[in-house]
Amino acid sequence: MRPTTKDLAKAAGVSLATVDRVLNKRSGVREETVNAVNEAIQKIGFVRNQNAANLARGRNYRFEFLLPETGDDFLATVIGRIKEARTALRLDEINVSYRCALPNNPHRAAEILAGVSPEDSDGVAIMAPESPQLRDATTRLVERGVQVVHFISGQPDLRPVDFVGVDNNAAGATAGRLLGRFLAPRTGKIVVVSETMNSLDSVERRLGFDKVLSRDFPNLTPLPSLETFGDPERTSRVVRTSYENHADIVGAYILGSEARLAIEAIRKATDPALQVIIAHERTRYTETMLRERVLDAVIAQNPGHLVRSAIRLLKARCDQRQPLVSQEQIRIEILIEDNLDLR
Amino acid sequence: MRPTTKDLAKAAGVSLATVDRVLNKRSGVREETVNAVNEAIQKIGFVRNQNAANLARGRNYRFEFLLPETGDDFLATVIGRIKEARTALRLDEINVSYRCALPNNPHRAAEILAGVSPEDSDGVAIMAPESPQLRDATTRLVERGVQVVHFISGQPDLRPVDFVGVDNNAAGATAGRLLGRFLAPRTGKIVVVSETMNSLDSVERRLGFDKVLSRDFPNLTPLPSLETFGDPERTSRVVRTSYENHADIVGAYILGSEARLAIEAIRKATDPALQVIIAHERTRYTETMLRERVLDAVIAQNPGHLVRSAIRLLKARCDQRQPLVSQEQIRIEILIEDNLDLR
DNA sequence: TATTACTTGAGGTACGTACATCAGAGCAAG
DNA sequence: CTTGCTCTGATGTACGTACCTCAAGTAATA
Repeated sequence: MRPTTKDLAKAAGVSLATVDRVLNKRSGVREETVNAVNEAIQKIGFVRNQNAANLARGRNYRFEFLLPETGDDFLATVIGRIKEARTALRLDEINVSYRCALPNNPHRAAEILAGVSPEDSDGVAIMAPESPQLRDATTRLVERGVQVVHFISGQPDLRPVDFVGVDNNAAGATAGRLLGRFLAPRTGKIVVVSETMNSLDSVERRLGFDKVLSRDFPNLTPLPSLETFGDPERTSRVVRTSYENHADIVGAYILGSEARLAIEAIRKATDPALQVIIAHERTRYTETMLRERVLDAVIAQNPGHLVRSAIRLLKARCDQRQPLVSQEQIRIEILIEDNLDLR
Repeated sequence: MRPTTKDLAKAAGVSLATVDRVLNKRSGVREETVNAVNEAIQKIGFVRNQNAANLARGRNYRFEFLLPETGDDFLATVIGRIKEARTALRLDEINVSYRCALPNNPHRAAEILAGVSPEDSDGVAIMAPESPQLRDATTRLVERGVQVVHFISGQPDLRPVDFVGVDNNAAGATAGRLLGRFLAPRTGKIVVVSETMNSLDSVERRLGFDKVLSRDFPNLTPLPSLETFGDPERTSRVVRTSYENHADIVGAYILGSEARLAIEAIRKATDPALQVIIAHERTRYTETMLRERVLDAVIAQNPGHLVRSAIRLLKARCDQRQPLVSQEQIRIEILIEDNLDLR
């Protein structure tokens, strides 16, 4: 059997009350005694039964996803998974909620974060582009005792806050290699379309993409990134101009998580069957495009996994437990028409 | 707050004792009263607090993985993940164990299953090729009150036993399409190597592979499957003979989860850099081969996910809960050198 | 020495559920 | 009316932990 607090009390030679004081960091215990208890914890391998503790405490976890104010199909999918997790986890006394509240403006986004208090939330998952303002706001949030993970976009290596998402550099490299291999041995230019290049995510993808192309596929020349800014007409125009100016465009890489605008512009400008086109994120739209062979591959991250991983990390932090690292690594998925359907 | 058994008693107009009798299916309650309680459960949306119940009952779950007697690198990886899950889940009173016990012979494997009793195990995950003997043994296991899932290999649509693994037909199709696209526009023959074609898994992969090639890549002709039977010399010989007999072999598809023998044979017979080679399952060996560009892609299923999914399904069955379907779908992963490293 | 502060132990109640025991109600058969 | 049976309620203990109160101990200070 697993040792209980009683066993611990016996092993440490103190009473249950003292064990309780130490475990829950209450005051009024000599340092010496604290050490004795901690040593006993090591010695007998005591681990608190979190379920029993939560039961006694009547605890429930409140986790909130702070998402961008406006979003695309991918965000909608993420929200769907959040709702799913919400219903599934209610039985475990975990309340999951979300708010599409974060504006693009980093100052105003930071203000939203400033409004989050440990009274309302045990932890938040923040989906927002990296910025100094957000970084500061995050630090203050953590100081106030709210657990934080950065979600999908943001700074990967900003400890002690965890990052849930993929390495965008590697994602871009993956896209680059597939494009190169699908196109070989053809020669030509590659259109690169992004919603905006103002986000670190896009920049990193582009860097990874370019690196692979320049090193391993010198026959392919990526053009400067076209930005859509979410505007259909602008997108149509810049994409058409590109195809008009370069007769030897053989493929396209769509950087952002909103592929629709770019793809529709490309379809208007040229015959997609003669191009190799790669986009990011699985949505109903990209699925359809894969099936219709407009898209040749989609580089994706699993939204359900992202959501559950964020929640597990937040809970692990609340419980002061180590998460199972291998479970929380988000994979860069490659989707083609044949591995789209799940059993 | 979630309704408790007390709330349920009040709502049903009975005592706590009666509620307990109904919930735990004890005898001595009029059918009428049972119905009244069940209606109240629906009405107030009562769901048993499984943690509290387990605490009171002193319950712990015992799940066992029944694996093949002998195995390859992939099986070793799976075992590693089982051990990982074992340590992680001990805190949740879930005891995970494994036994490399199932021989190839279906009769003897069935005997092993016959030896599993609900006294020792709450649930087992069985990794064994589909056979009538095993199917019967599984049915009897379930009747004895042991939860069962089929693990990685076996029959996908054999209800009410769950299957944890990928659709091998789709996995083969995925391999076929990648091979075809990586090779385009070349023309030639494809070597197909398998450990044995006696397993349904291999057959299904081959079917999916052939279907894609014949429909979408008529320029590529897959050769009849070569079987290694785990014998290095035999493998060397048959592969070399293939390459000698067919000057126009441009690629290879390695069906099984043990790629080493086939790859080494191919390296001896020809220059792998001029071939497109696709194999299954991520192991340290296939990772290395991807990095060295001997392999062009690996079709894989995530062993950690497989293991955890099997455990979650078994636990859900024990608790008579519905699992979260979207979480338990095992994806067909495509690995290339760029999406190999995880953050 | 008396007073005070700090440390510790002993014991209780609670969380939501399981499980056991006993008492009483209702009812039918003798 | 008694006996025996079935159904139900009341009550208690337990699981492992949290949190509270009170008493008693020790040591330092006035």
